[in-house]
Amino acid sequence: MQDEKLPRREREKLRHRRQMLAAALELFSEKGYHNVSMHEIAERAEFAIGTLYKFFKNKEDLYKALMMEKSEEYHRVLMGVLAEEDDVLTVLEDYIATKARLFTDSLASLRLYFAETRGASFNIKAGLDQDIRKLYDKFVMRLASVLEAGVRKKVFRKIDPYYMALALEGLTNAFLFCWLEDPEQHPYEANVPLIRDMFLKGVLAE
Amino acid sequence: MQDEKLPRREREKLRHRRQMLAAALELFSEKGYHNVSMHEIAERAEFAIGTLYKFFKNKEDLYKALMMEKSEEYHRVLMGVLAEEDDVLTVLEDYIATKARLFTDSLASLRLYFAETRGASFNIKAGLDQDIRKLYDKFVMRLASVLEAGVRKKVFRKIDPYYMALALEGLTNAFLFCWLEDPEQHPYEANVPLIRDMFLKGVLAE
Amino acid sequence: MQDEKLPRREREKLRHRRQMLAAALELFSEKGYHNVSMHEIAERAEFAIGTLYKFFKNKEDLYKALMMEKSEEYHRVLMGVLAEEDDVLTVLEDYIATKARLFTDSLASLRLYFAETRGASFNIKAGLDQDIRKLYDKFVMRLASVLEAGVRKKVFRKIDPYYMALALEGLTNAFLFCWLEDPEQHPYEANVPLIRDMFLKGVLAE
Amino acid sequence: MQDEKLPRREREKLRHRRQMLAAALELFSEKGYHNVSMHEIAERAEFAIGTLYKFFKNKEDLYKALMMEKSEEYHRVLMGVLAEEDDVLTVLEDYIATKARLFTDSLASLRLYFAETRGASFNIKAGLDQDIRKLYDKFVMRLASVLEAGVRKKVFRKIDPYYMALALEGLTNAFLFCWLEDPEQHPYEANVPLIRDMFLKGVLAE
DNA sequence: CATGAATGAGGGTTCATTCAT
DNA sequence: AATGAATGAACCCTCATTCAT
Repeated sequence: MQDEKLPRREREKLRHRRQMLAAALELFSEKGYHNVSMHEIAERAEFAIGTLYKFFKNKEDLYKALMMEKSEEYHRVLMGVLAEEDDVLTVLEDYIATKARLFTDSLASLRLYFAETRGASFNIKAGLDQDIRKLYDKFVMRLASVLEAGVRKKVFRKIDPYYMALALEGLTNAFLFCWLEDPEQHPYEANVPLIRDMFLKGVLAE
Repeated sequence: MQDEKLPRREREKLRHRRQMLAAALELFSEKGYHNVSMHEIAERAEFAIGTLYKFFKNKEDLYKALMMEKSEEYHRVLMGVLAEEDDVLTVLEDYIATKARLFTDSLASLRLYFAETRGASFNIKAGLDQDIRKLYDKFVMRLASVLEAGVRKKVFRKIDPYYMALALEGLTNAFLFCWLEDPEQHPYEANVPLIRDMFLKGVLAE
Repeated sequence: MQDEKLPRREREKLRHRRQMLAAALELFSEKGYHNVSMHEIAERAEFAIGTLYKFFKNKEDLYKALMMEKSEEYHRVLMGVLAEEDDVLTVLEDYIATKARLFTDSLASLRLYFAETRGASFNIKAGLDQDIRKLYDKFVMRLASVLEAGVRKKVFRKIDPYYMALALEGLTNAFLFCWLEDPEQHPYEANVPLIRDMFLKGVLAE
Repeated sequence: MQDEKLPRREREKLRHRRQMLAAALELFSEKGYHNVSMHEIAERAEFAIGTLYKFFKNKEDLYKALMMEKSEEYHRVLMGVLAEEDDVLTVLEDYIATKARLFTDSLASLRLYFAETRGASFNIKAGLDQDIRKLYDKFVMRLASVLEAGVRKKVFRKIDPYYMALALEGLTNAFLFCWLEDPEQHPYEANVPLIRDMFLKGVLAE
């Protein structure tokens, strides 16, 4: 991620790579993986088609690189939030809010990810789905362990922490998708307290 | 839906249509819309390619027909559950359980739907997304009105019923997806009480 | 051509055949041979596709039947004009005028004929071109023999009558096509005397 | 038209384009637009099908390019003849003879043009017919103005020059088509004086 | 290294024709 | 005799990928 201290050539290469990935993300998220051609990507990135193939060995490879990059960032940020030393409830509130920011920032890649992997549109032949899943699972486990701490401290009832994490994910995602579809009518931020309450009353120890 | 009493010719036509849709669903959900060719569908359905085109004017039309058919059924069944005259809590429990059955039955089409519309892989030009969304919105509104009744009867706390419905959807979907990925380790049915409790404790009046 | 005295069944068949040919002519001349499907013809003629194939063994056969029918009529009428016993100049004038009427009546088939045989759009595999050509050659020979009589009577200069006929054909056709393209601005009938004069006296000043 | 001094790459491109157009002309004029596939053209031109599509965006586009190229040449040559400063009669004789040479050279494209536009076989959707017609009309007007000069100089009788041009076109075309069909028996060149005389003096005995 | 012309497999779609009813 | 559902060869075109310059 850091490219300081690299020889100029290497730095340039990295910049070109990023330009290509950016062009690809734009186009993929506008029109979907299958409706974007490598030529289009090359053109948008202002490189020749051959150059694109110097950086990514084929279209799928380019797609995977794109997704991995975004996933890793997503993962890094949320893991950071969960790593904080505050008390559980604060961490949770932080998490719910941070997720909103990430959603906004990476709307394009999220849509793309859902389109291409959740369903069946493009059976990533190998690797990607696995890799991203692993990252996501790791994250859910982390979330679960945060919640488990809450259980141990009797802040929460004795519920399987994994399912608590699952519930929290489901709850926030539902509100986020709703918000995406009509940001005016269903603001996310205004609903953060509601989300938190619904979740907490559900899992909180009496 | 019943085709009793139709002339034999018409009945045959309907049967053929269903065979084609079934073949298409199988293939689409296995490999994704863009990775299935009309020839493949025709072959799997054991018809000539031309026959396929007699029934559906093009590939997108076939896809839309498929999604509409499934959506309508999904909608019909869940609306039926919500229409029952039992008390709110019973209805909700029924709903959570019925959704599991529907998920199992129409796993393929669900994956397909998520793949092709939730994301950007295939910008359904018009109509389908709208039509299916409308159906879904109708359903969520119905669910909300059931919950609203609960609020009026003071069974639930005073929360916007639409957001309660949203929460319930998010909660159940999260568990369902989890179950889909590993049915052994994360059985859905065994968790129905947990789901219900998490939801209820979250929204129940004290 | 006459179908009087035929059993009713036969008469009906002929009528059906004519309906099909009429539908075909309409469509062919509107859109061209290759842009009309057998289904379209069947539909316009209000018969099932299978019935069409009972009457014409394939698309080309239908086309040939159509062209032969029209050619024969064209031939019969013009031969009739040339057979009259009037003096040469009267016959010629009659011929020039009759051609105009025929053009109007059978505009559709003429366009079609020109489209499909004069050029290369559709190499009639065998037969048609030959048959129609023979008919046309016969007609030109007849025209030539009428003109030859004029030469013998010293009405015309001693020019090869075949080339005179050719010249007359070229002259009239040029005016007819011009008229077809813009009937208002280039009326044919008003120009008949001019055509006759140009043919007879050329354009040179004395 | 000259491609001297272009970078080598550009020159190659032009050569390839010409090879494709040549292959297309050969095939179209042999078998007609609708009976030639893009694959066939590519094969005859010894390029891959994809390359063909790099040069012409679709089959119709290829056809139009072909026709425009030929029309423009035809137009340029004949306009050149009419631009000469000789006296009218010399120009006319030159014109009649030049037309023969052009006919021979571009027999294939002429047949094709007649096949596809004069008739109805292929309704060029827009543009081509217009463009070529305009070129041809321009040419007839030029011919008419040459003839008009003859009228003013009292070389010709007072006849509408446009109709004189039309007559000349009709006359020469008739002899050219006749010649095309049987070059041995109906040589064109040997008949040039006859054509000129018929045009000039008509057929009437004095 | 960058380029972009060339490749050709493969996809969506049409339509002449057949044949069981 | 009439029907029209079914067939499948063949068409136009796209696009991921290669490679000579």
